[in-house]
Amino acid sequence: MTCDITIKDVAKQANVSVATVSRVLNGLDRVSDQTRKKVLKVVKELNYVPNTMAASMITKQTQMLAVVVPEIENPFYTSVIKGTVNVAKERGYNTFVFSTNDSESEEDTFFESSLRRNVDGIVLIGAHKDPVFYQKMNKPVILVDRYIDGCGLDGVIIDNFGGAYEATKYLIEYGHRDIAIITGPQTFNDGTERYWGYQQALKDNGIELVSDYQKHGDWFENNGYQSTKELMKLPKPPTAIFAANNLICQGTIKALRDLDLTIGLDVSLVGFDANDLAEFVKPRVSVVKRPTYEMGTHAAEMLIEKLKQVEKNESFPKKVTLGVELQKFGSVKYLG
Amino acid sequence: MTCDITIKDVAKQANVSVATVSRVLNGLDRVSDQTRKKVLKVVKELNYVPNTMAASMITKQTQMLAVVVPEIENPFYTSVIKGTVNVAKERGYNTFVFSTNDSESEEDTFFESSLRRNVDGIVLIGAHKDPVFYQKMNKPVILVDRYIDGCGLDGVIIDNFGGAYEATKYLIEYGHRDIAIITGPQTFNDGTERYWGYQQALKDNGIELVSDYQKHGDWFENNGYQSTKELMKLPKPPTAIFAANNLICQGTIKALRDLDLTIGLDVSLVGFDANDLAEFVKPRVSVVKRPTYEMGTHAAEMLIEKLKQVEKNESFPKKVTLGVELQKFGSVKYLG
DNA sequence: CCTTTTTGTAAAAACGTTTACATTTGGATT
DNA sequence: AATCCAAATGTAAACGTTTTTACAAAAAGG
Repeated sequence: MTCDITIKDVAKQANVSVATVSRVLNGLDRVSDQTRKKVLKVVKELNYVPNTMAASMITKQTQMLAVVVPEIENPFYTSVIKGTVNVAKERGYNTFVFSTNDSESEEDTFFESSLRRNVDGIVLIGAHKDPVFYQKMNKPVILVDRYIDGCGLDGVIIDNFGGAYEATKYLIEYGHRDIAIITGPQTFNDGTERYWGYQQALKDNGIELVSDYQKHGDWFENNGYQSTKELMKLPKPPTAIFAANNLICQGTIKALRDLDLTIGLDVSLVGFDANDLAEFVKPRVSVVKRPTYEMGTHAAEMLIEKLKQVEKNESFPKKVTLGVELQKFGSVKYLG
Repeated sequence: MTCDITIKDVAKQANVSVATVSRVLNGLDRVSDQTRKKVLKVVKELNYVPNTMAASMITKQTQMLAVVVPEIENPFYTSVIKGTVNVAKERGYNTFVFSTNDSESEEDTFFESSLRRNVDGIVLIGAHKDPVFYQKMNKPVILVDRYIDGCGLDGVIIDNFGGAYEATKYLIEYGHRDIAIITGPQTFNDGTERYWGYQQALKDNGIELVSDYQKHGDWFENNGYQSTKELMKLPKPPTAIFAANNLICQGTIKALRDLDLTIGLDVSLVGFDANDLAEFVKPRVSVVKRPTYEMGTHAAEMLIEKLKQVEKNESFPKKVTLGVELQKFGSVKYLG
């Protein structure tokens, strides 16, 4: 188990040329059975482990991927990472994991190091907002979750609009009119589409938008917590809240608990994306569930597929939208 | 932002030799200010990005680390990963993240690929049990959380014994005698030391061990859930439970909720390691908190420090034990 | 003004592979 | 037995760097 043994040592020991050893190991060219066995025996004896880097210099392929997420401690991203890493492993790729803290400059430093390292491709949940940034990508990239229109890249996203629309419609069907939304910044499609879905559902049912009921903050728990408290302090508080991501939903659940308000009784709640608390509290909180792991696997598969296409047949960008599922539990009160 | 520009292109464009360009970029040898500026200008103009791999072939350093964990979706491990990755990034290293599913064979395949890729060092939460496996490591390795005695490697662990002892003592001081433990396998020090701590605290206080009160399963939530239900079904159920990791604790909380038992009233509970549910429920669950992020940073720092020591001055293995903190909340009833 | 030292730069050899091309081998066909 | 062809193997040039060696030019010292 040492790595200071090179292909030359194997060649010498086996009385063949390095080319032959290489051929045996990569199995591309024909080698006689006799020499194959002889070489493999020596490889085993010496515990020879090929140096991937040296090979990469020739082949121009590193068999390395990168997956870039805003925050490695958010379970949603971890799930995407796991999906990507697993598929990559299956296909013989190793994966770098980067966490950008949703900062453009940290993402920039990542891109430089991924360039230096010649990663073959990137699964990216990007921090950059400008399509121009994405246009000048010189490597295969699959965007996940966030998609920048006009960037020219492939992407795997989910049906944010549909999920939010269904969630809101569900509240309306249960008789709610005063429906609040707590959501993140309107920077990316995740924010905008969920907000649109909410808006559209209200419009389609003839419910007027109330600006006090719309809380646009960040995507973190504290936004959910504070916004919920503010909402419930209003002269006429909403009867239902749509929490537009996992952390916000957790914040809302905590705030309602601290306000001594019972979910599904005093206030109705629907979340977006699964989370520990939503599953724990009684009644369990209804959520729009999205296929997080599958987003990761799908992206990895698309990426590796793309790598195989020798020709860069500049096809049109492919955007895959995965469906979501509204899971109904007891957190929504029927107002009749 | 292309990577097909090599040091030769820069050299040609700047009318210097490749050696000079290399010297400018690495800043080791002396270069006149004039040529330095000239070269840097061309570097910028051409958007030259050095190829790390080619450099690695010479320097024998890849500036790549690996961090290996059993399960990337467990928040404890994610926190360790984050610590390691952040320190690595600061020091100019990129980090591979591997998840082994706690399987020895998956760990083996990882080791081979890390060998092929010539990672400089490894932060490892290992799946292997046999010290012999660790003894034949040919790369700098820092073990985290789990430490195999006699493996000859450096490690960063926490005070499992002390934490478990304190937790149990705390329960005893509050008047409890019938104290159960739900813990994982006794394969590694994490399991054994926590169990010993529990045992010792009982012994030191003259409390006899009851085998029915000791649940040894795996480290997952379902073990906590099922074991709790079994415990509470006993003719004489325990008055207090020590849940020996984060997931088990979550399982216990859920089981008690489903059994309609109130924490801190019907049953007392202390957990090991923070978790969402312990922080959420009222009363909040007391836990032994461990410095997860710091375990990652500390390990990375030790590793990088080790890499700097040119001489492999085969010193004795260094085992660092980080302290834990018992955080007391309302989950333990005072029995007087 | 000549010698010695310092400074800046270039040339070339490595690093461990892959691969295009060249050569050898051996069996089949004349 | 001579010839040919395919299969098997060897040779050597790449890949993009770093680093050692060498050498010229400039600076310093007598």
